[in-house]
Amino acid sequence: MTNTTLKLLAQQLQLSISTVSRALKDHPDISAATKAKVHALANSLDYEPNAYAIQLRTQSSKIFGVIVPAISNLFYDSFIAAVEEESRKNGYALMILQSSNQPEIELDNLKIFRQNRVSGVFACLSANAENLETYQKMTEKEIPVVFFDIVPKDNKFTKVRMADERCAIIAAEEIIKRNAKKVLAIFGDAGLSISQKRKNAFQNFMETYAPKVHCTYVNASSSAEAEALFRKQYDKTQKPDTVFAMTDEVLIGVMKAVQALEIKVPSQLGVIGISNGFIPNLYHPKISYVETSGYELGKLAFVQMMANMKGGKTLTELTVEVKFVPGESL
Amino acid sequence: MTNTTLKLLAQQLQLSISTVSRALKDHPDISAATKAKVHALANSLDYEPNAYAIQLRTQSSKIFGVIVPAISNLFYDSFIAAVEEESRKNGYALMILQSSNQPEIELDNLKIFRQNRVSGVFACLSANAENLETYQKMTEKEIPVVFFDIVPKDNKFTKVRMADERCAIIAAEEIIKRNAKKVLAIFGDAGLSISQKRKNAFQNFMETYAPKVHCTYVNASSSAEAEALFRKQYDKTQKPDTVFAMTDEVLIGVMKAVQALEIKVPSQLGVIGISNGFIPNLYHPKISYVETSGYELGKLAFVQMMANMKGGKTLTELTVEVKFVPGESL
DNA sequence: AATTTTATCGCAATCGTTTGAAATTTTTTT
DNA sequence: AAAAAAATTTCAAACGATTGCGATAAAATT
Repeated sequence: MTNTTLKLLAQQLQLSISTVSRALKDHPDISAATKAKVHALANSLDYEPNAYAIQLRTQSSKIFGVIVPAISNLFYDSFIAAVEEESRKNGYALMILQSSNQPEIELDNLKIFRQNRVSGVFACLSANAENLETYQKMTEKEIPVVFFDIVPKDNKFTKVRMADERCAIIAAEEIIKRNAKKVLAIFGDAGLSISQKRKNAFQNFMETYAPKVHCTYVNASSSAEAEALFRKQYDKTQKPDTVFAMTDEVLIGVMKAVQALEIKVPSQLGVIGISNGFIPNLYHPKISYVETSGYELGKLAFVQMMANMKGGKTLTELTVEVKFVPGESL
Repeated sequence: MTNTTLKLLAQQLQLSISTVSRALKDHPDISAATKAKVHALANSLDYEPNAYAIQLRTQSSKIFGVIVPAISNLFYDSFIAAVEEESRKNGYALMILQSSNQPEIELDNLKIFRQNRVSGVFACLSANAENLETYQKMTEKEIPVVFFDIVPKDNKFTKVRMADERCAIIAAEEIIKRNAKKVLAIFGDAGLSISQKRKNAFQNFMETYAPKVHCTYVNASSSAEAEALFRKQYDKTQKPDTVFAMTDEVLIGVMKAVQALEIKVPSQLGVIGISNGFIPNLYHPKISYVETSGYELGKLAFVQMMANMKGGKTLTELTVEVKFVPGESL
């Protein structure tokens, strides 16, 4: 079954290809009668314009590339969902690839994007990679790149991210409000800059505004590690009365221990996390958390992308607002 | 910054476009010396073949379309991850769109796929839609469609899905093994055929092999509803000793109630679910579940797609195996 | 030395669409 | 009725790559 083309329509209607093309897009040059005929035949023959031909001719694809470490991730998927939604509204489609945190795959994927001449790329750096050179080249070739979540330090790139420091500070505020005496703060992988930032902000705030509160700071790069760390700390005679989980991963680990040890929340232990809300609401009582919405971030990223495409370079770093969502765990 | 093209390379090297093209793909007609020169320049100029031109010329895109109700879904994201992985290995990229369970959006998305002349489509029907006509047209135009998870009844389509009945039966077997006396079985949305299937299979099995076990069957279309239903049942004097949760959503609701009521698992209540494993492992003790792997399904779907593309029509319905994963909740 | 092979390379059409400019037809103006 | 203006349609050149076939040059065969 061969596809319907402009040529075919033109032949059947005894018209030129250009007339058919213009008729299909309501060009004022074409008479109403002709337009009607063309549309009629196009419909009955299920004409679908060939996106490749268009893109080749117009040198602009209606496709954005998205690259994330993993699609199956509570945070990224809502980001992707938001970007997809906005893209669709604006006539764009999404090409989504995952790097699996492997630099080579990330490069492969970027190559695919370039070969498909995507109009722009939304990128979350893979943990290990430092291949900014490739991204640099893309922006030079007028392919805007909007980084999100895990972004390069270099500020010649456009980035959107959560207000990481604010997250940590809001959590610290709430902890202080609740009169915590002994806090266990568990952060993510020590290698990630986001962990550093949040830890510094948190620690700084606590030391400034509540110097008497005893805080223990640790890092966990997995759920299991977080669980083990928590158990170890909770084994001591001087048990923490409050625990702060920087990520969902950490929270999951903590809550496993909490359930296993049958610790009463919030009476024996206050719990607060940073999350998009899905995990905290899985438990009873609901865990209080500082909300970081991948969805909101996606919306923001899209706006940035559009701005980038129109008005030259907007080399800014935008952050999306965060807010405290009270549960019953603190 | 203009993109590097074959023409540009040809000009700079004083060669014809065809020679450059052939050199780049190691055509035997071209001398080693020429090949070397061409490759050298292509590298230094960051030549990337224009995918549109290739696809236009060769009439074949290296892109698959994927359409799901929502990307941010514990099940679909692992399916997508698997398909993406296989696609990348085979030189394909993925175009992913979500229907949000809205038929119009689903149609829009299919149009985008057609316009991009995707090589094939992986589709999960949106709950409400019955637009099989469009899918029918696609298969007629030689665009293979592989349905997954929520598939059409019509068996002229290629579909892969979980062994739904088997899931329910395995769960029933385990429940019987554990000598349950009173079972509360909570299924998903009554409108979905998958709920029907699982319910029928479960009920059938129980009545045949354990007629003395008292079973209560209910449907819940949300987490909150499942929680409410469970609480209501657990309020009775004759409490269930075992609960079966057909979906993660149901399980989440049940577990909220379990935590709130401080029910001891498994001593006071046995719990078993059907899941890909993420949610069941969030709790302590770990919930036992029948594993339905979106990942495995994705792999299977991909194999089917490739088969479909090569050897004409393979109108089969394949199911992926499921297995019981013991936790400590039953 | 003339002829045939073989190794290299170029020509030109093609994929389906867009678009400036020219050509044609129709309508309006003088 | 002739000329000018407006409306409608067509021509033809792109966009960037692929590929069958023909052309040229070098090597091998008589």
